[in-house]
Amino acid sequence: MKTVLWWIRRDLRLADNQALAAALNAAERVVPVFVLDPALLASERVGPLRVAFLLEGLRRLDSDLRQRGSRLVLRRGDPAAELSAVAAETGAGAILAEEDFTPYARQRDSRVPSLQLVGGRLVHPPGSVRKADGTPYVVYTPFSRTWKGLPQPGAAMPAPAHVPTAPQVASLPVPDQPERPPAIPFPSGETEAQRRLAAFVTGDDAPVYRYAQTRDRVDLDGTSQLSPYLHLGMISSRQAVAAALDAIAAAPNAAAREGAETWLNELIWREFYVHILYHFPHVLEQSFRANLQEIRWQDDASSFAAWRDGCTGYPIVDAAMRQLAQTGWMHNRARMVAASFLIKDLLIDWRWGERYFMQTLIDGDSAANNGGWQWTAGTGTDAAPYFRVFHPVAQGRKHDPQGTYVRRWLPELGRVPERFVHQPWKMPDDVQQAAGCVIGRDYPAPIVDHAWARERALDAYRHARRNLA
DNA sequence: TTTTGAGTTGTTCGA
DNA sequence: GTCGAACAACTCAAA
Repeated sequence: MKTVLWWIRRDLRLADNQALAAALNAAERVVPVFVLDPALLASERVGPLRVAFLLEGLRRLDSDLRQRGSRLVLRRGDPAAELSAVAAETGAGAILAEEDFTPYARQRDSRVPSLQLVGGRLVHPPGSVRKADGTPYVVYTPFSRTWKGLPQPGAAMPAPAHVPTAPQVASLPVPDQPERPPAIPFPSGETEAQRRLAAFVTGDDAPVYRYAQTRDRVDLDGTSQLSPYLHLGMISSRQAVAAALDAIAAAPNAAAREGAETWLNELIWREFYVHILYHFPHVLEQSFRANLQEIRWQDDASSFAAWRDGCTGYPIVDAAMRQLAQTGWMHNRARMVAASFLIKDLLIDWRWGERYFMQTLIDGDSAANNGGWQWTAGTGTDAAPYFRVFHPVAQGRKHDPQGTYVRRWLPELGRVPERFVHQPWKMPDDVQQAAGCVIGRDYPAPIVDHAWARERALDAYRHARRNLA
């Protein structure tokens, strides 16, 4: 074959790209194509920060391709129609793409003729991790045991040195990104992804070796912060997993090994939730567990707005929500605390929160996001028991002991003494004055009493369970 | 088919 | 302050 299209979707990388490698193998010339799909980009599940991260990533990818004698062809419209047009213009005989597993991607891809899907999105794709009877796992731990027992993936591939020049094809310029707040701490692109990975796993004192101890500390940078890059495939799951396995093998001691193993498990969780969404696509609309379909949620728009805007009066929740709004990212522990507060304290339907997170998170991934929300709601696979309700003050003290995190995102708490920083409403009046933080003026009073809200949630969940029986 | 052990991330209470 | 049990049964996975 003379020419094939390499259709880029969620694999914005040149290294370890099996679709690109297959395209280079199959033809003399490869045309890299990305189609801006209005069905995705204009959807209510995508927000401006994630679009900006994508556009910047496309610009970087184009630049990386130009260094290799190629360039990115960018189109906008219905992918099937645009790809047909590019194929006709270039005389391409096939389209190669990395397989994606979301319901939308599968439906979209089914309408593209001459499409050859190639692995690479996951180390072990849906269908390859199954129980003895052939059905999919719905519990993480046995899933992970089987996943780890499968043959190791081959070594990650380097980027090709040269991508044969494509014929001249009409291409849009990559649109100027919408204004991007300077606080966004995620430069886009494959180079940055690799830099972060190296920084996370290199050396005997690499952060990954402290991961088991530090990953829950919201005041520290203990996590890899690779999620936006994994989401768009600027780094492959295989590259990350290989790095985790190498780190385990090279761990200088047992504690370090535990850190690397914990991180590997987080990577496997990502794959687990892709499998779950693949096998159970209804989770996007409904509880995974039928026995919790009937929770009587509070359809309370003003409480939701307070949560969204970081004005609940609980510092750990408000800091988390402001970190999200200002940076497009939130620490994983903070995600659980914020989600638990919306679901259990405000008794608001988890789908409201799931949608807002999808709109705002740079790493917003339908599988991982849905899995996380259903886990917190207790409605999902392998979910938390319903009576497990996070205490926003206890969580703050435990995972932000000095209050550094809440002060960073809530400057109004800057001078609040440490013992009150996670429960500022308990400050006596004179302490409020001295700290320059008067409750109700500088920082809100709690919008709900946690102890009362906890009982309300337990009642609502018990009631839903009883109704089923 | 039946049985058995196990199950990401918490909190509260009482000893 | 620290510790284990209770929370509430249920479903899953595998023998």
